[in-house]
Amino acid sequence: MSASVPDTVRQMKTECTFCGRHFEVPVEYNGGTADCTSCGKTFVIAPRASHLLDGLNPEQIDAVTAPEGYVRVIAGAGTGKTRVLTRRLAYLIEELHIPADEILSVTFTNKAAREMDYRIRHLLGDSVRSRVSTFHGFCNTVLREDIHHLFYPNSFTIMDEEDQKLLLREIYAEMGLSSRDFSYKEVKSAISLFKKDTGYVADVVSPDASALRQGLSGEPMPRIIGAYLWKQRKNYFLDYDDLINFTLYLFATDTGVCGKWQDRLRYIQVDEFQDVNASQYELVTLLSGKHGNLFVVGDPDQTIYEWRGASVRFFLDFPAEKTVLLHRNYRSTPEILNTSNNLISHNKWHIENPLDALKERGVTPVFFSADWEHSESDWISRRLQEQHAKRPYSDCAILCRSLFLTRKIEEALVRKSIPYHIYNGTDFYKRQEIKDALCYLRLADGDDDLAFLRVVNTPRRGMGKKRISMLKEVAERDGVSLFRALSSLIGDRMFCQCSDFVALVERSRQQAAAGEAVSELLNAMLKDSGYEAAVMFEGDQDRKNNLEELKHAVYNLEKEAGEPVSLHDYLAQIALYSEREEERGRDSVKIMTIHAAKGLEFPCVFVAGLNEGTLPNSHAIRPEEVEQERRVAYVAFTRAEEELYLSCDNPERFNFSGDKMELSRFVNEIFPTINTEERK
DNA sequence: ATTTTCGAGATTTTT
DNA sequence: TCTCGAAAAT
Repeated sequence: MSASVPDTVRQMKTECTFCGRHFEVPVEYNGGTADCTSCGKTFVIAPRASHLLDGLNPEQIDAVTAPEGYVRVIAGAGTGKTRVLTRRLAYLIEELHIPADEILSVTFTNKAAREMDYRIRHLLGDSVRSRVSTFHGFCNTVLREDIHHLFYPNSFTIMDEEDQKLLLREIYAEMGLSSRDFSYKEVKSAISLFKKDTGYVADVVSPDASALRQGLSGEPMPRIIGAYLWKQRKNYFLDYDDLINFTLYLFATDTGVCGKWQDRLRYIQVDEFQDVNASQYELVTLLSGKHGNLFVVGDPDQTIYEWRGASVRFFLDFPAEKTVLLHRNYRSTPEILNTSNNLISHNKWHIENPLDALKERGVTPVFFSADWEHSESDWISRRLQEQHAKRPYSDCAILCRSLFLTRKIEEALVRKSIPYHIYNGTDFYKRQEIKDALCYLRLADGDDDLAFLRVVNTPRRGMGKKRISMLKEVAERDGVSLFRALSSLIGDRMFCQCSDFVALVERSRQQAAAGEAVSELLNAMLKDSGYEAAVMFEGDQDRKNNLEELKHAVYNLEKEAGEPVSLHDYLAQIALYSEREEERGRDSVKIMTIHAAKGLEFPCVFVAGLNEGTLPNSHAIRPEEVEQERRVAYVAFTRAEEELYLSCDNPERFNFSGDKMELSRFVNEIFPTINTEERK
């Protein structure tokens, strides 16, 4: 492909060393000389921003300084991908003088976004405000500003999975169905499929939304979907799929809004591009449609999210004007890389990009197979104790294909009293008590039926199924929210237990409107509702701590912001913001799934459960699925810096579905490159 | 209205 | 084997 890249002359700032006058000169002059137009003397252009390219290898520099346009960086594991992204961002800001807020960096996780933000501040100083965001976070920003163009309020509510379930449960009740007829999982995937294939957004945002009710009738499943959409629409709920779909629809139908964002974001860079799905791809191409600056980084061999709609083809078919290959691996020893390269080369579908090891020789990966007498988890814990002699436990990680596999390992570690921490993804804002607390706040912010349903009977206020359904009827009849309905019925003896609750919410709403601090509000609501007392009574220390932590988090946020944060803004942010989990467990072994370990690295890595049916997973045995499983294993192996330990459960055993847990084919594929440990 | 019991079903997970 | 959700029992 010979697409000619417009070779814009890039300018950099410099100043005359004699008279101090400021200039812009072409970047190529960096370190050379120039004649001052003011005093006429020849001065040396101080090499600027050389630190931006410090310690980078030629390919990395090539990527960082790549010209504008469509650039693709194929970066193998451990080749400094994140580094390139950060430096590129710094390069754009420092060298090309692009205002930081005209560059959008997209990541997949909040964690990665925070990491990126931290790094760029470290490089350029705290004052730099660059836009680093997840796909969903960015869409949220867009919609909070512009969704009113679709006749939706900017104060829409984001539903998480639990909210979705509540909604479905409600629909089941109305339609007289039970989860036996249709499992939630089934319905959820039907809904997301429906949302993927149709222009449903147009129906949802049309002023009367009548199409929703008429168009979907007859068969139960379409009716469920229709009811779901209708409920969403009625309450202005968006789920995570909607966030991106609405943004796409908005951009497609309103050229003004689309143009505004295109103008605003002159440069876009995307990390982990091998994991984008169709809508995400559409979003970034649309956004970069005007300025045409799209810089994507990824590794086809680390595509492990195909099951949720990702496709590498967007990365492979990327219309790149320039492609840079990174293959110098800084992370792992040659032995570990040898094993990893060996494994991945068994994929038919694979781009030749073997990693070059830069590290010194180390130790050969060790493999252990459990039997009836010697369990896998015992072997791992023995090896861990051995490791502890030379490094802290926190340098070790145990990676599993599935979360439930961690339980057995956990038991063994407890027995040997090895400190550990399981990263199970249930982050702070997903915990029950946190969600309950936030629902109280949501209720103070405005009528929110989901929040209402969640907290109206926690703590118990005698609101069971029957009274709730009565309430729903009244609400439906009068066309008001559940809370309104309840407050109008408060004289009724049946609902008298709730009078305090209603009073509390009313009072809180007034306080919120009067600009009361969120922390005060939260404190008061938790106390007066009796929620805190209920948690205390149940005596679960963890939950108490979590509540305290939430209060602290709110308080800190207010202190940091320096100005009062409105309840509304706070809630709008919170749904997409999940707090750090890192500080936990200082000197403890990290246990996590392979998927969760992506993007991380550890000196010493244990990969457990190398059995057929586990890795590769029994749900993924079609040839192309096995290739993905192989990539999962590849990701696991390449997390290791110095030592890699592989193990499998007793291959003679049978799992719960009656299959023999034979040795994983992946072990056979890498046999020449590993040492097998004898059982003793 | 809440607690107990029984049976089906069973990755990976971000937002 | 374990966990979750809905029917049955209190």
